[in-house]
Amino acid sequence: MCGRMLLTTPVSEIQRLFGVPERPNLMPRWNVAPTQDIPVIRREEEEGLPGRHLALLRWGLVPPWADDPSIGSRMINARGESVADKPAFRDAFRKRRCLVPLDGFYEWTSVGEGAKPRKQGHIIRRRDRGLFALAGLWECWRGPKGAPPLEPPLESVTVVTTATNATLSFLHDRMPVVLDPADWDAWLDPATPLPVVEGLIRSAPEDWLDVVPVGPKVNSVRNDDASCLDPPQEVERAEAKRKKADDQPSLF
DNA sequence: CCAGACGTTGTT
DNA sequence: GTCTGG
DNA sequence: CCAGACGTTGTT
DNA sequence: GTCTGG
Repeated sequence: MCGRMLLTTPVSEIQRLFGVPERPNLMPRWNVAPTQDIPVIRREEEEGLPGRHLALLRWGLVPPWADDPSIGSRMINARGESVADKPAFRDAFRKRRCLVPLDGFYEWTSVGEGAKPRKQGHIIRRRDRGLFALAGLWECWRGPKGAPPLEPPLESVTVVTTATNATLSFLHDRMPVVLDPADWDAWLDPATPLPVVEGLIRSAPEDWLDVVPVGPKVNSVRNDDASCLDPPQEVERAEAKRKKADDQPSLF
């Protein structure tokens, strides 16, 4: 779950909503895939920079001890129930939490049986279609041990998951952790007591998000334009039919 | 002790 | 079937 | 997450 | 780097 994202809000709006000084050039994205760079909001006290900052990190966390960064493509999510203990995530959970801003994420269902089940995509967004933030963890990889340190190091990010909610349960039994804006500071602050942080890992209230089916374009990462949100053929046909019926002059 | 894994999802 | 790349 | 590759040798 | 399995 949560393996593809929508991020079309202009960077100026991200800058304003999260209160960051950076404003890199970000193209609108309808189909953000793992291994690609995504903007995150984080604290950078260790670099001596107070406050929140926006940085571009690779989606798919590469732990510092990795010999090969390709492990990141299997670390796109981190189970919230175990992030505090798992060697791959524990340090990041304690000291490197971040926000992942987005306009929506995609989930799929398998339709049909046998040899070729069809993949039916869905876009999950806020009901008001506004920007929101997922709970993320980030790490820094300086290359395989024994080799000279990579310059610059590879910074990467993963999205924390939790149990699904009533809105999304027909899609999956897991969902990403959607943070209430009131909790953004607590999630980002490395000084927040861990029990408090763990308390933020919970499924979203069911009235925050909704689900709309989309056509097959989003299935392929090669497609990254507004047509990824086009309705599937069935919905489009039903819509055309309804419209046609509406256009008919009333019989009465 | 050393060697080898270290992760998630979905599906069976 | 399983892994990798995007 | 899905799509697409999954291998070697030799030659260009 | 740290934990698990043998």
